[in-house]
Amino acid sequence: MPELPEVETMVRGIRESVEGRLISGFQECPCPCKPIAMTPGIKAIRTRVLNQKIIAVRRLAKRVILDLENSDSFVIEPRMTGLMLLSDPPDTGHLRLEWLLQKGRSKISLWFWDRRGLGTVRLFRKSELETALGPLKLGPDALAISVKELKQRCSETSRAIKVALLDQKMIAGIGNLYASEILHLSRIHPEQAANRLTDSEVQEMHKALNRILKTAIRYEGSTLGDGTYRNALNQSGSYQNQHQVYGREGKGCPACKGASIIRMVQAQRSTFYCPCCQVKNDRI
DNA sequence: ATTAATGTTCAGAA
DNA sequence: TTTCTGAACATTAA
Repeated sequence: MPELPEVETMVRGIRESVEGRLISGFQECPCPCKPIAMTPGIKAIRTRVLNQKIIAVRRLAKRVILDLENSDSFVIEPRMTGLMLLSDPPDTGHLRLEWLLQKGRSKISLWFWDRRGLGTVRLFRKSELETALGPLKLGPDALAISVKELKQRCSETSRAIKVALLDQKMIAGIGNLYASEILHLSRIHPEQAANRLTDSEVQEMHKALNRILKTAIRYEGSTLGDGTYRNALNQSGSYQNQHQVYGREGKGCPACKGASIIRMVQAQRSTFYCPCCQVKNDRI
């Protein structure tokens, strides 16, 4: 589930506790599920990271990155249901990995918990990071992209703008939930071809994505009905209470009051929008 | 029993 | 070449 705001919340939640600590252990947790994808294997990772200090915890798009003193980096992709936790997992049956972290006599654990198990944990050398996270894999981070760059990238594809926003090579960090919310605030129809957006529409979209992602971070992300998403201390986010369209099919649009929210499918994912607020432009 | 779920990636067709 | 569709990955809950 996690998109940029949820991953940013994870990073902020673990950073203070984790930075500056030595990795004194790294292990798979007993769990009845299939193991999650990990490269290289557990043994190879362990020999490379044991007694290494974590010097930085950061986010790139929807990934959590742990930088180690030896220039290796863990790159954690929570995908649909992965969480980074410092305590109290939602349940013990889906704990996947544990890092034992030490500083002097103080020992803490950091866990990767993942219900569906689609998440991945990889360890890269510095020289491999560019291949894994460089511009061929990821576009500019959604919170760092300029209007100019966004305009340029939109002009290069004829796909529907909702689909383009989900393309991590075009812009990185936006997922299915926030794409719908961003387009609603920008008053742009999700099926509008990206290269047919007017300059002022792209400008609006840029403003909207900054506003929505930053506000969602302030609210510590969205915890939807199934309650899967939790912060590092196993607490719910609260941005779900601010959603205007996502998951609100048939309910009234909070912006125009008149119309009810429509659900449609694009690229096999649900899109929610207001047929009154979000109309395609007349640009030829 | 069926379907959909905050993600990514691949194969194959248009 | 670009775009679209379907399926796969693994698990749960409505």
